[in-house]
Amino acid sequence: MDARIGRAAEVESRPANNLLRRLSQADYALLGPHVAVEDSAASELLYNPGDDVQVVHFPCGPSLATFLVPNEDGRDVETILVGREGAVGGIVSEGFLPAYTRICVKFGGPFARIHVGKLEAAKLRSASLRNVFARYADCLLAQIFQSTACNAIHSIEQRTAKWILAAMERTGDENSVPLTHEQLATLLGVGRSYASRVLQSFKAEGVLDTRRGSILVRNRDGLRLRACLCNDAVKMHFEEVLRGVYPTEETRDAG
Amino acid sequence: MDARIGRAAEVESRPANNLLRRLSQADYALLGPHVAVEDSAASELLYNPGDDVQVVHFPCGPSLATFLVPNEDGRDVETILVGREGAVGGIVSEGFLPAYTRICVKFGGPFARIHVGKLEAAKLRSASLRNVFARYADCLLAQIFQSTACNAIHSIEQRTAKWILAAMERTGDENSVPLTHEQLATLLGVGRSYASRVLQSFKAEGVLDTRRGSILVRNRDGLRLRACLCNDAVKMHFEEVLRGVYPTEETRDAG
DNA sequence: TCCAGTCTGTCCACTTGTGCACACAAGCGC
DNA sequence: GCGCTTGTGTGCACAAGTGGACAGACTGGA
Repeated sequence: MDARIGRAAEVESRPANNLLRRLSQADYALLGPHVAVEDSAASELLYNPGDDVQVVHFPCGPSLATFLVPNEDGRDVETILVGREGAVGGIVSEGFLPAYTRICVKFGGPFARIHVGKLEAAKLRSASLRNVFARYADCLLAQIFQSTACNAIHSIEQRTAKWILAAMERTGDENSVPLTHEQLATLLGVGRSYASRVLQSFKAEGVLDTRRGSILVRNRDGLRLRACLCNDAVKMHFEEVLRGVYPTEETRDAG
Repeated sequence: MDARIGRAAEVESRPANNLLRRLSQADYALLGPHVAVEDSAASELLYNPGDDVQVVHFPCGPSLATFLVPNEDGRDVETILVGREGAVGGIVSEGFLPAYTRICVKFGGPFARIHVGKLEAAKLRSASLRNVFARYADCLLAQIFQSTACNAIHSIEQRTAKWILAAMERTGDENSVPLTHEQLATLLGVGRSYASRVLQSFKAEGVLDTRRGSILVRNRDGLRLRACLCNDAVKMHFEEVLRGVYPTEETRDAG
């Protein structure tokens, strides 16, 4: 049998997570036996602040996780999205530490999970595996840095457009995002009425349409035009550091 | 000779960086021979985006580094401060990757430096050394997460107060911060005239005084009252994860 | 000691975003 | 097909922050 076909078949059997799929066959062999895929529903909390981090969660397919920072008001602030391009839990800390943020399932679906101890053990046995995760940790960091800057200087309008595009890139849904105005407002950290107004202005310009509980994108390029460039900056870093992991049409279709 | 005195003498001879001082004698012995301390002046750039990360810089004493995210306008946005509690360069990525942010010396002074390859080699030889750096990486991440949330929801007034307090904590200067209004405005990502106005209002309330090129703090508790709680949240995480590294009166006096 | 360059305080018109209120629309269970 | 709950569109008064302008005040260097 052709070795390349063998590898392709092997890759196909992996969970639909680009980070896991990027691993060499040998590296994945170290993790595979310990990976379990299970669904989580939207709003499920993977971690709360202070929780002992013991499991790494890899969003598969259209699943999406988000990091929430608790606030003195009790209102959590959403920071970054993680989809099939990455993983959450112990990526930087290497686990066994109290979580700083809350981690929440934003869009439900399958997650591949592995105990952080198993992952760390595998990292000690393979320099290339260690390298892939260090590279992803760097990309995660880049994402948060960009988000900090974005929150400091970009308008709600730009950030709204950015968020919708980022969510669509990760889920693979080409024209809709399941989100109420209230949820959108909360995740941007703004008032609901203003979020409605921004959507209304996009609607008036023919960029999108609104349905009860979801946003339908009519003109993706129009949306891109109205978004800040933060997504692109992060995507470029992913490409430079972990080519092929950031979700695009091709990498999504494979899943 | 009393072993404890011996160790104390050993610790005293290390650079005035709390992260390095926290290491066990055995762990520091792995790094010490490769550490060089050298001064950097304010505004010196340690990294630019895209630079190959090869050196880890540990601010010592009153030195302060900051991460800047470039922006489409050419205006950089300042994100987080790193002082004697930490280090910059390859902490998360483990080096040999292109830098995502610019890293700039905010307040000049001594920095201990080590080649990232030497540090990584030492981490492979010592689990406890690896653990300290993983813990610090987690704290750094917490800092950025908090900063993202802070930029999303806190007022300029709160962030101004927060920034001044954070800078003072790290430098050890009890009542002044060398900063022009212009610089303060830039680092907050706001207009200069508004920054002046905020300082003016603090001045009117007796919290601080302004001098050409520096801010004199008159009432630190008043400033704390006007700041958001972001610093404290991060400090608590440091205490939980890396007790004694975050600068306080005691840990500063030792240096 | 004076000049030039920088920093500071303040004014103003304007945009962005807040927070509350209220009417109406959509969807779900029954 | 009726209500109830939740989500949406919009009006309004207000607060926060922008960006340009300009006069005056420091400060270092010639």
